[in-house]
Amino acid sequence: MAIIQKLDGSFYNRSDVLAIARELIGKVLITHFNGEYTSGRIVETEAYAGITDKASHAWNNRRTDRTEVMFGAPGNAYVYLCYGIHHLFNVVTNKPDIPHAVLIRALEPLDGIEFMKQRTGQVKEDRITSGPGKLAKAMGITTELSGHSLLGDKLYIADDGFRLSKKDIEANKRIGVDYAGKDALLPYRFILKGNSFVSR
DNA sequence: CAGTGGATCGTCT
DNA sequence: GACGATCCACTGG
Repeated sequence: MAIIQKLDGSFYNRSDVLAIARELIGKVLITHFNGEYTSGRIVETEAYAGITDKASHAWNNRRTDRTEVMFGAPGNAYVYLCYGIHHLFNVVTNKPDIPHAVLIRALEPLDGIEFMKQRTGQVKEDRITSGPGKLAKAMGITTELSGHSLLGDKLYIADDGFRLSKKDIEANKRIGVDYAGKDALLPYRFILKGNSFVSR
């Protein structure tokens, strides 16, 4: 059993959202509720750089009931419903009023794989967490958890000692944000190179 | 394979 | 009233 060190507030309360998105690759996302412990290694992330990033929901300082969590404390979850079906999980970063966030796009399943299969109805292990909508479902994350702190014991991210070098990570343009004009071309998506759980 | 269309509903205009 | 930071099934080649 590896030693698990939960990421604390100082990890999330930083101004460089790209560095955070990159550093989250290789960390472990954990949910633990209803007696069900599930975890997976983060292998794909995307950074959303606040009010100047046209791809972000917070672009142009858009403050609504939904986006308000991004303007709140770092280390909170921002979860929203996409296409009426999928719950997408983000981590809020930077200090309050700076609405940075990192979307978690894919995991390599570690613990509780049977729970993940139950939640998703999916039997093929390589398909349960290989996309942002799918991993939220597998981990039991819904919009009810939007605004919930990642510093508690129910939903959090940890370092389990897994180490990688900078060349194990590849930066690409983000997925599904064509509406963002030239911001759609920014290399704000990070993947663990060669990992089979990276989305499509 | 690539391409396409349907699902499904909260959020914002 | 329109539209997604998606996913899957189904088509045709």
